[in-house]
This record gives sequence, C-alpha cells and structure tokens, in this order.
Amino acid sequence: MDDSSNQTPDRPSRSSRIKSADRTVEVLEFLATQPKRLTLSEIQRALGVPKTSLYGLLRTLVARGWVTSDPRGITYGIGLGALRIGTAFLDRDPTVQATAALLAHLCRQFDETMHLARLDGAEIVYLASRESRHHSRERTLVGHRLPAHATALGQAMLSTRQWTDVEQILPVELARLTADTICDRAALKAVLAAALDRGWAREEGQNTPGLVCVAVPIPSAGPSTDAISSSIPASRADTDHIDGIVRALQQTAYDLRSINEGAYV
Amino acid sequence: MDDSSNQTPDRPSRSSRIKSADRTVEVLEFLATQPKRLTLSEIQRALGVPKTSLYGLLRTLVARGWVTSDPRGITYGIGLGALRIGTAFLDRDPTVQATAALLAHLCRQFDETMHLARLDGAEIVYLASRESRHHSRERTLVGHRLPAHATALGQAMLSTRQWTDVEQILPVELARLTADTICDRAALKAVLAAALDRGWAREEGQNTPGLVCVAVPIPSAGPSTDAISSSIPASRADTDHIDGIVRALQQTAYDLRSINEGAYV
DNA sequence: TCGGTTCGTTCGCATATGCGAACGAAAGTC
DNA sequence: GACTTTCGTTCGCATATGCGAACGAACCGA
Repeated sequence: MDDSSNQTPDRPSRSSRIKSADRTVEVLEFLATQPKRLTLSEIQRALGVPKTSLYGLLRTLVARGWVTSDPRGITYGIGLGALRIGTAFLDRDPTVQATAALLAHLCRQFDETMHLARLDGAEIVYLASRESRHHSRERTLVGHRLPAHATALGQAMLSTRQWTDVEQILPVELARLTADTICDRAALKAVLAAALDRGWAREEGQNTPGLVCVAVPIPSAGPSTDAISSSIPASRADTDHIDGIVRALQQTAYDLRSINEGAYV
Repeated sequence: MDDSSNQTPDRPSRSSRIKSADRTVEVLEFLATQPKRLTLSEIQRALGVPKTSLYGLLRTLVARGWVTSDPRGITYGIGLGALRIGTAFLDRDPTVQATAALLAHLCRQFDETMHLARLDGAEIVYLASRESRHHSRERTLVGHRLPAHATALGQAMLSTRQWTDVEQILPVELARLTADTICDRAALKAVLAAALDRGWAREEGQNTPGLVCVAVPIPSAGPSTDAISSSIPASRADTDHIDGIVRALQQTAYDLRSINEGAYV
C-alpha cells in the first residue's frame, strides 16, 4: 500500500515548481479576483490550502505591503506594493512604449478612443489606451481583461491563427457579455475568417452595448499577439469615419511590425 | 528595509516570514526596478540569494506568467501576469473609486491635470490622474512613485504629521531631482510648516522643471495618507488661476474625507 | 585551436516549511 | 448566561526547500 500511495513518479524533488512561491502567486491572483476583503478562513476554503500555510504566507505578504490587513488582522486584500510590478511591466514593454505616441496621434486625428491589447490565453489584456475627449469613462481600461472572442481586438489576433489552434485556446464555453456576444463556435469561425480576409476585425455591442469596435493585428513573425483598435459610439459610426480610422490603424500596425520581435510572452 | 531577518536566531521557526515567499516578492520587486532584462547570475549577484534557490523561484514565476524569459531561457523580466494584481488594487480601493469622477470634474472645470496620490513610506504613489486636454504626456503617472519631499502631494501629506515622525519617515539623504529640489531638512521643515498653516502645499519645478504643483491633503482621523493635486505649466500659473484650483481642490478633499476611513494601508 | 570565463543546471545533505490537531478568544444562538 | 460555531494562532513531526559544490555547454579572446 505504501508503494501505491507513493505514486508521484513525475520527479517530486527537482525541476518542478517551488510550492510556497507558487502559492504566493496563487494567493495574490485569487485576492485580485475578489471584489471584497476576505478572512483567512475564506481564502483557505476557496484555495484548499491548509490554514497554517496560508497564515504564514499572508503574514509575509502583509509585511511586504503586497497585501493589506485591517487593524484587527481579520480581513485581507491586495495592497499598494502590488502596484509596482504591473507598472514596471508597462514601462519596460517595447510595444507599449512604441505604441503610446502613435495612439495619442490617432486619438487626436479622429477624436476617438484608441487601444492597444495583447492576447494572453483566451483573454485580451489592455496595455495602453488614449481616450477621446468626450469619452466619459473615469477609469482606464489598462490592465483589465476581456474574453478574446467578445472583442474586436481578440478577434483580430485570433484571426491570424489556424482554427485548430484557436479551438485549443478558447474555453469550452464562450462567455456571454451582451445579447450580441458570439457564443457559437461555428459563427465565431466565420467571423474570424472574414476578419483574416479583409485584414481587420469589427464588432458591434458584443462586449459593450452601443459601442462599435474595429481592430487591426500588429504583424509578427508568427501569430499576432498584439492588436490596436478604436472604440466608436454607434451614433458616430458611419462608413466614412470607420474607413478612415481602419486605414490609419492599418498603417500604424504596419509601422509597429518590427517592434514586436523582441518581446517574449 | 534591509532587516536581514537573521536578527532573531533564538526563534527561527515561527511568527517570522516565510523565506521563499519573501524572496518571491523580493525578486519581483527587484526585476521591477531594473530597466532591462537580467540573467540569473546578474540577479544572484544583486540580491545575494544562492543561484540554485533563485533558479527554482524563477522557474515557478515563469510558469505562472509573472516573469518572462526569452526563448533561450537566458534573460528574465517582469511578465504580463504581474499586471493583474496592480489593476485589482486600484479597482478595489475606495478612495480611488470615489476620487475618479471628482478628478474628471476638476479637470474639465480648469482644463489642468489632476492627480490622486498616496503616501507609502517616504514615497508617494500616483493612484489616479486625469490629464488636461493639451497635456502631451503619453503614459499615465498611475502606479509611478516619486520621493515625497520633492512633490507638492508628498509635502501636503507630510505636513499633517509631527516633524519628529517626518524625520523618521524620510531617508537619511533627500534625493535631488532638479536644481530646485529641497534637499535640506531644515528648509523642508519650514515648507511643511507653511503648508500646514495654509492647508495646502505648493512647489515649482522641484521634480519637473517648468511645472507648478499645488496639493491638498485629504482629511483623515489620523495623519493624512492621501492627497489630490493639480499640475500646471508655469506659463499658465497666474495667481487667480491657482487660487481657483486650490479652492476647488480643498472642497473636493473635504468631500472625500469620510471615504478614507475604511482604507487600511 | 585552445584555455579561461561566463552561463544554466543537477546532486546530496542540513534546514526551513507544510501540515493536522489542538488552543484561547470572540461572536452568534437559543 | 451557557452553548455552539466561528475566528486567528501555536505546537511537533514529516517533508519540501535551501544551499554549496560540481557539471556540461556556450562564449571569448588569444
């Protein structure tokens, strides 16, 4: 019986991950998904990590300022220290750096909101944005994530991949964000094929009602991992306006093609 | 803080920090400060952590997407995964949430750049900003840090503390950012006293040449940890304009006074 | 072509962490 | 007011990690 219970043949000793480092990240990522502060026991139940181990990790993270605890030490949440590394990533990324000025230029030219995003698994991550003057959003999208299938940015990037690869990337069920979100795989396949054919993607209200979005993938040696887009209120989305924006996005994406070579995701 | 934590060899087992979790954070914070990618050996020399231990940590962080390595596995840098938690912090913080709309309103009213920042040790961290229409900065300041003594925001927050406490917070040497940065403690003490007296802080070119900055601390039960400010090009910084902005900032800070109670830093 | 110098990676022992069980305290329940 | 159910925290043993030394590969200057 001892032999069968001792069944970890995949080398438990070396070349695997460090358990406490892995859990440290796991705890931080979990706290980041939670809308409110949690107690130690709540985290313990959610992650299945023994209470004692969690206690030590949280103690360490609080001491570092990456997690905050209230004065009584009951509830835990993401802390100020965690802000440093995300900012550092944006500052270092060559595509983000190169794109910032170009997005600003596009935004001035058309007075519409412009975005840069990267594909991470089945999600897109907004990396830079420049908002139109009359846009009323108070918080930037930078750092936020959306399902790739429900955004023009994601569709643009996915369109540069083989459908068999796309199917592996996508989750089993395509999340619905609005009434118009494409949740059917066959329909999505057709949309991606059309986007690949014309070189850019367009969606309307698939993640935000009343918003039209056009996106162009940034060319790369392999499948595209970055894309730029413009979000336009449906009320202003006439053909000429859209066409002009798409042409400018395409030119900009072409200008950015070489930057992307040095980035490793 | 370089408390080597070897200072209590009598109780090495409990109630101290978890070594590998502590190092995980240390590695991430170090990578965040480095302008370029580093090799394992470079990190090893900088942090003094044994190469083998570092190797395991980096392997884990790369697997999680918080650190990227190039295709050959030679260089390491901050990865996309690290962006999640910083964003989450900003989304959850009640002061940031409450301030976003007010900053937007102030920015529209005066067409000047507005900021929210928090004191973290001897540094301020920008938490929200709304930039004036003609401001040409391409990347937002959010998440970035500056020495508290060299900013109106920092001076506003420090002014609400006893000087003896301020001296403990400040580093031994006050960093110089421009020719006008206050690096003398006695001079800073006088500036803080003046700021406390009139209820707001003002600096000109102490961190950025040609930029005037006025800031008001957000009232709190104890010493203020948050402040709001406006950055104004010296060319537009006439008395009437500044006075109007200061009054609006003071009113806004007063409106925000109660929000801050629930935040634990 | 050749040593000297990096690099990342592996091995085995000493040690710090992981874990279940148990503890006192505080809050909710009857 | 005593019971029940939480909470965070501590203890001791089994185990995973930390660490120095050593390894093969790649680079570099002679």
